[in-house]
Amino acid sequence: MLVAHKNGKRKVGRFRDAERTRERLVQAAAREIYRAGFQSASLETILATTGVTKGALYYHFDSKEALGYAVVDEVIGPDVRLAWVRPLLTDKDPIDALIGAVRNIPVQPVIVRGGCALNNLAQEMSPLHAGFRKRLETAFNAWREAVASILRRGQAEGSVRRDVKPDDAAGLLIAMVEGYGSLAKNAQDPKVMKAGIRNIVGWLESLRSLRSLPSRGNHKRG
Amino acid sequence: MLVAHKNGKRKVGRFRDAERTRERLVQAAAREIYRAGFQSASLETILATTGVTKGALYYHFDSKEALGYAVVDEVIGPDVRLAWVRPLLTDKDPIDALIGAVRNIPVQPVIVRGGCALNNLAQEMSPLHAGFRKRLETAFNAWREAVASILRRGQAEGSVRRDVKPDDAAGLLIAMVEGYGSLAKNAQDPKVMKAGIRNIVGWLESLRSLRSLPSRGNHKRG
DNA sequence: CAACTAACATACCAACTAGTATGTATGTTA
DNA sequence: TAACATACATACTAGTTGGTATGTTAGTTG
Repeated sequence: MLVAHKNGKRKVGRFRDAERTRERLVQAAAREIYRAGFQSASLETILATTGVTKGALYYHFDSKEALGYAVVDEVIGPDVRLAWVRPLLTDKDPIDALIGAVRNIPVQPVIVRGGCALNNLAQEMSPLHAGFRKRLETAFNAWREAVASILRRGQAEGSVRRDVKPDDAAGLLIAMVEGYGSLAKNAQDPKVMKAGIRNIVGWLESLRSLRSLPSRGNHKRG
Repeated sequence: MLVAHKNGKRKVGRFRDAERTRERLVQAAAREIYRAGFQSASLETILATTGVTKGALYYHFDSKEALGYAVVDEVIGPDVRLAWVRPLLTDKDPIDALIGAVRNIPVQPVIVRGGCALNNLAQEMSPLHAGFRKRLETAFNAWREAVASILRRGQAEGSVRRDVKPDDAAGLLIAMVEGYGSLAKNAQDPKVMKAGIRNIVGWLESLRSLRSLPSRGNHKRG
């Protein structure tokens, strides 16, 4: 009654907020999929960890697949944009910005051991399921385009070498990041990732134009 | 009777050769694990494709895990050595040898779409199962050591830049290879892998010492 | 020939899977 | 207040999973 049309929500219902239930399911599914992969992720586990019942789950999602799509669209995709797209929408020196993003790669043991959620799911599902593949490809493309775009700006401004092909370099950067992520995940050791970050940063430094090099001595660390 | 102690085999048995049955299981398991991952690989599928029965499977292997170990030790490990260790045990110029190995990465659609068997399994199992992780790490280490070793020789001979750290460069090479493999698998497109190979080759060229560059104009292709 | 073993084959099982059918409490709406 | 929709809860099912218990047969060995 009193709560009827409070706070813009159209949806009404029972005692608890339905949006919250859905969101909790998506978050729990993201964790379980991250842990075990999509195929091995158990709905029962997701329900047990959330306390949500199967009826509620299938009220919000048509299938396990639909829940997986929500994880990609609402968790993994946004996370990629947060780590690799937004930080590159900046006025800073392009190479500095890229180095910053690379240095921002998480190296906490629990994350290194679990790997990159985007890569994990892409590796598992791309050959098996076109729906997942396309959604994940969208995230990869946004990532690559963000990197390529800032490299193009660097070339226009003269701080990035002319012989660098932005699209190729962007792909190579992503390959390095995901590749080192794989090695570190296999080793289960943050040191591997830290060494990888140093090497990637070294490679990024090599993309600076010769003109831009002498004028700037204030790189955070070689 | 006649066949009693023919050809060094000690094991005897029924009408069919038991070693063959075991080998067929391992090969079929390798294919099924490559297709679906270890957790989702179905023993029933493996049995169906081989025509072997469950009794025979559990005569040769104690568990699904034991069958998986056999796949790593007898298929994936040897394949890595064949592609990345043996070709680098050569007298050829180190960078040329590495470029040759990179150019030898398979780019057939079916393989690009399926990805690297070593990486697939490592990604899936490393955080979940220490037994798999260690066995796969052995393969990665052999790979990295083979690359680092030939780079060290290159430095000793003067054809590889002094400032290259062989272990770091070897890790970076593997990260690039696996990273591009991941991107190509997600894209399900051999063109991505081919572009990756070109970029990796370009990076390898950059490892040549300045001394060695002018004297050699006979690289296969830039 | 008899005892024995390697190499299976068949039938079965408990646990778990995604998914469904049905019931129900709570709030809105006419 | 009666009809109705939302947002669940409970109980169930058919199928699949890895694994096991128990036969069976061909070939070796004494």
